[in-house]
Amino acid sequence: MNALNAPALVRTGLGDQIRQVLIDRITSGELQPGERIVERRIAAELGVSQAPVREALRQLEALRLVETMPNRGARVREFTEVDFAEFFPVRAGLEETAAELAARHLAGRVEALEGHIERLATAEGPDVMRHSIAFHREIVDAAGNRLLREVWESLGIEIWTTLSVRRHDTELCGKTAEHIEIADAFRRADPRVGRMLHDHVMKYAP
Amino acid sequence: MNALNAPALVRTGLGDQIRQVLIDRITSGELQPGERIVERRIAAELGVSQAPVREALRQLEALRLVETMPNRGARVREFTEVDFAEFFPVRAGLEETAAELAARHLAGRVEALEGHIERLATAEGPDVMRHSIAFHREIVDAAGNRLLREVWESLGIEIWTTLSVRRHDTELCGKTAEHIEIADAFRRADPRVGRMLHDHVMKYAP
DNA sequence: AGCCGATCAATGATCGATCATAGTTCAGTC
DNA sequence: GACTGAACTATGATCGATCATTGATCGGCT
Repeated sequence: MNALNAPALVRTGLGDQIRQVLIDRITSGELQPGERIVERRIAAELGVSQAPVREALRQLEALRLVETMPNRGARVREFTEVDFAEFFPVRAGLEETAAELAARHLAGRVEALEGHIERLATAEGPDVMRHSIAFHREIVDAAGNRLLREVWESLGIEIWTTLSVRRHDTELCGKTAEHIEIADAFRRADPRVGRMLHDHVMKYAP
Repeated sequence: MNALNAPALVRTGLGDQIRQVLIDRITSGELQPGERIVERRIAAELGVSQAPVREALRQLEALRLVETMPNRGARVREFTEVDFAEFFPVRAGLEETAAELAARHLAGRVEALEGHIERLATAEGPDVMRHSIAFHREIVDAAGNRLLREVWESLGIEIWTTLSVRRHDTELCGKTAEHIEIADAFRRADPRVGRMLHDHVMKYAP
């Protein structure tokens, strides 16, 4: 049982908390690209031991926010144009696959997608990206392929999109029309929806 | 400088070695699906401490060979038909993307691919799969997208293909014709090569 | 100067021990 | 008997300390 307003508390381990601290520091620029991340220094600073910091670093490595060399530690990754250029084709390809798999689930059932579009229309600031990604995540979920979902999430969509938008001052607002088009394509089971979504994602690319 | 035959020795950490031990035990069936993997037990058995075992387990989790619950440890994953059914569409989608990106690199330069086809033709036993995967990896590499390559590798292609083939007694030998077709399509820059590769991969699906 | 080899400091990798949580057992109560 | 909750156990999570590798520093040699 649970109190109705119980915050469904996520008793998260230290590693996860430290990961979030480091993500914040990297995305905020407090940790500069190329800067070393010394396990013991972070541990001392946060009042924890080396172990959970190591664990957090492994997660950051999986997100490609840091790079590590064996026996030589981790440093904040230098985000190059190549990194951003590589990100979008992979994301686009995964979402194309997702769209194809999701097609039969979404045919005639695009309410959820339209809900995201509506919320996106009235959103401002960082919420724009959040809702936009929620729209795409809805499609990936609808594909009903958990592996695909995991792989897609493992790209670190939010973070890398944020980094890309910040770096390139990408326009984020003008894409509502395309979202509507895509939702429509799903509704009428248009076989081109996969390619449409692919091309849509690629428009965010630098 | 390097002695010519220096084995470019990979002084690998304990974690990586332990990972390999556990992979072997899982693929060989010594560790049965559902079986718990107790960190301290493995550590004692191998004469190491808990830390590198934990690290190995995290890697196995990324390969989806074990599943872990917070504070409750890891157990060998139950490989369901759903797992195998989900694997191939994702792999196929990634390789379709790879083929599209690789097209301009490979147009007229398919010697490497043909080399793999030749070696595959004379291979036997487990080498068949190894060479077949090398053919596909060559394409993924030719895409020139490191992220795509990492994501593709992160699927655990070798392991999951092995598991699938073993489970379903999939025929592996008869695909040489398709490999030749695909190499030809690359040579003449056929725009359908992406879809061809996609469909080819899906033929391995159960 | 430029090239070695020894020494040293920094720090990742690993260890052994402890803390905290989840599941189990079992006595007590109704 | 079924439920409750307090021990108890197993074990993941975390800790503090040590081992081992790396890159830097320095002196001697040519």
